[in-house]
Amino acid sequence: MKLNSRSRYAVMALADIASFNSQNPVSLRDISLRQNISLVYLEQIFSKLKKNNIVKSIRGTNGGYVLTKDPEQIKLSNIFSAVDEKIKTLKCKRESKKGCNGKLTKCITHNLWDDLEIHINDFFDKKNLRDLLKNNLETRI
Amino acid sequence: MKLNSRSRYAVMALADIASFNSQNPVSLRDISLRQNISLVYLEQIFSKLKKNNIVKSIRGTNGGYVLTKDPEQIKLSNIFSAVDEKIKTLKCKRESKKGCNGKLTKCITHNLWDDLEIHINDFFDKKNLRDLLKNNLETRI
DNA sequence: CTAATCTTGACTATTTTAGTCAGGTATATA
DNA sequence: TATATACCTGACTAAAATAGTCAAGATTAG
Repeated sequence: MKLNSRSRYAVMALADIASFNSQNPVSLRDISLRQNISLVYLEQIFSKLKKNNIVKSIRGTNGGYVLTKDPEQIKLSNIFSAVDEKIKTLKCKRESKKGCNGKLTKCITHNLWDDLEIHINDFFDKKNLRDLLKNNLETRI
Repeated sequence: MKLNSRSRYAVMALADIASFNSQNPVSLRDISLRQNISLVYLEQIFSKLKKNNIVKSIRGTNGGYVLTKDPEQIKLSNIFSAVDEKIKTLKCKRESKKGCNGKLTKCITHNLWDDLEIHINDFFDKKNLRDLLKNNLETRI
């Protein structure tokens, strides 16, 4: 059970932008250097973040990305769903009240995974970008 | 972010055994049929469960596996660590107070992942095999 | 004009996952 | 004691996911 790097990088990069708290666009190149993430990989990730309206882009020299909203309005769950991180604990579908594993009933652990999923999603729904910055002021690069 | 099938199967299989609440060993063949899990895969999984002292085996005809403890003493976290499911949200090490991503400081999201990890581990530490059975009596196969 | 920057899509190496396969060993019971 | 039932082990593999790279553009500030 682990988060993929796309999600981690997305959060790191957005937190990086947010930490400047300015209207000026932040370039991926700068983020790449500061956070030690491959530039080309960042480009891929930001294309998704843009499609999902979490950032907007400014092209050309001195261009870069800016957040579309205040940091406290950007929930981690938004970020994750934007970069395709799926919080899925089940193979069987949640909606299907029965019928896991080709049987007619729910699999024995169905409710457990459901519980966990709700748990985790709650957690990420409550955390926003601003929370991250608050907690990391001292250790910030 | 998802659980692997080894973990799910391990929990399902152990819950299956626990549900009989008897001293008689339960054979993998039976579990395989009831839970619809490949027999050979179960063997692989149970070898790990045995090494970690969660089940013991009885060989020969009418053999099988029995739990080494009461279902309420078998926590899900025990099962997961036995089958190598790692609840890891970080690439960087928790112990290293600093030094993620080749930098001298912790990465900006370090504390967040730490939090989440603790969250999830808590959840699995509180749930035991008996809890599963309680919740699933009605939907049991 | 040109350098900095975003944009897009295809490609790829590596790792993980979810198993299978083949060949054992042990033991209850007929 | 033969045999069927079960556990036991290690190597193997196909498919998917992961974590990127590569190549070729399109925009725009200065």
